[in-house]
Amino acid sequence: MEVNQNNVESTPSPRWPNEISMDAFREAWQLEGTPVWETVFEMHKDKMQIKNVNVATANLENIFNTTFRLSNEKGFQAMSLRDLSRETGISMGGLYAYIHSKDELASVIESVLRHYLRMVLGSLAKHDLDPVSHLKAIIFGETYMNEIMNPWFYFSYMEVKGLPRSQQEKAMDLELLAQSILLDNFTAGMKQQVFQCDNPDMLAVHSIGLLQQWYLKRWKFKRMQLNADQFASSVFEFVLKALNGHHNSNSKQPGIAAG
Amino acid sequence: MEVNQNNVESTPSPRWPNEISMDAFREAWQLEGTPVWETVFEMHKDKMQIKNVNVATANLENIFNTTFRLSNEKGFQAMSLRDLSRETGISMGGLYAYIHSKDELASVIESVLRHYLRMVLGSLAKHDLDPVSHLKAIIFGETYMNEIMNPWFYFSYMEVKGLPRSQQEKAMDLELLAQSILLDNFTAGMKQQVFQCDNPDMLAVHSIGLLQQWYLKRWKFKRMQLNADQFASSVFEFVLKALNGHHNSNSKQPGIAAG
DNA sequence: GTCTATATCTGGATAGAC
DNA sequence: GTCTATCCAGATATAGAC
Repeated sequence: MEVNQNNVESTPSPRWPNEISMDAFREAWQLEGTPVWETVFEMHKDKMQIKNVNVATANLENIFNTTFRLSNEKGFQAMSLRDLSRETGISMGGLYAYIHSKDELASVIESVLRHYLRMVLGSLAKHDLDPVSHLKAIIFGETYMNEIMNPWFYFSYMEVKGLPRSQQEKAMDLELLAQSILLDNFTAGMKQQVFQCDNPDMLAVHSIGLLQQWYLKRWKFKRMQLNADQFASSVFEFVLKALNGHHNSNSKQPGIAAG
Repeated sequence: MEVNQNNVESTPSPRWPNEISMDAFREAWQLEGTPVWETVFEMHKDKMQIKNVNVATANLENIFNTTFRLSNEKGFQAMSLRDLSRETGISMGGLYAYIHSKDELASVIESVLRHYLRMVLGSLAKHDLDPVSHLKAIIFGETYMNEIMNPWFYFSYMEVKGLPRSQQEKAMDLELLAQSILLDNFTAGMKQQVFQCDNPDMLAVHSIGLLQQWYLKRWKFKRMQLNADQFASSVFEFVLKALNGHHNSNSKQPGIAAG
């Protein structure tokens, strides 16, 4: 078993977002592989019986990835711990050395994803770039993250309603945070007269909806043979058009009270 | 109990889409209330023990609406038939006079929704209107349907992966049908030089993603106090801008192989 | 047509051997 | 740290009274 002793909280490399590419993003954030399982261990070792890092990370990887596979296929509730035991090759008793309960397993997945998402969103919010470049960095960055942590996002989206209300609210808050980062970009661009938009609030809502498609509609994009860069490009184009277009007077837009 | 003896397959009133409004749409399609429960009965009476229409429709309404409430709150798998029995006030034995099994209940919901969706989509595909008006009719029509049958769509979206593969494929086919209706509108408009678009396939994909938001992000739109018309308007504006905008040469769009 | 009572089984969870 | 064996609550589904 190979052991990676990277820091759990790796600091982003300066290569991103100056160079916008999946490889640079991967390297900057380390959102997959050993560092992730070490983070999971760090965040939840107090609730685990296992104390050895190396043993734990290997099994956590197995347990989490199998949970993603089974529950993203047929649903978390429909996945029994006996299924999980069989597919991981870890006995029922063994599983309970890593998780306190089935529900807690879902909770941990959500909270680890939130941890990483806050980290990346916090960075994407910073803007020493012109509005257009910043917008591009946000859209490509979120798409790359959605691609790399695809099973996490899909799981979170589909299973969040099974969690306690407090966690549901945290998930909604994070979506609103992502939305506000886009909104701030739009309004900054409007102030600088780079962007024009009648309803930036609504555009931010739509943009989030579009970005989430990348992990929700895997089957469709696979058929289309569309990769993450192509997807992000088309979202970027789409949103940019909404920000450059002049006011279209032959159809009226009702007033919208944004939150 | 009031009994509505409307035909199960009500023909659309001529008032829509010439007059685009929720009320006209509601009246044209009858996607709620007694006609719907009569349709459910018609479509599945051979699998039910109950033969009396009036008794059946009242209980079906109760069972289905309660199923929506419980499973859209915590998930269909997490909802037990004991929950359903308690909340409907119908005993366990009583429930089984209406459904053959729990899984079948989900199947019926999906198949009834597909029935109505095929019906409405088939009508929206017809176009004796100019491209812009036709686009507006499609976007508003789908939003109205998503609004009226909101619990059905939400259930279908979240629970489809728990169904047999054959039903999953039917759901995907219907999404692709909705997508192709938009694509046909785009290409017709491009032919008539009303629309301009580099990548109409991708725009159709994005448009579907946007429209689905209306039933997926209820919590957000409620906070924003946004109604269906306002939502549809903003989607319409957004898509129109993508169709009118000139080619943006300072950012390149990778080639996309569309299915 | 609806109910109560019950059969049957599966699921989550734990105790204790190794 | 992992496994086997087991407990038991709760799930689907059915039989048969009314």
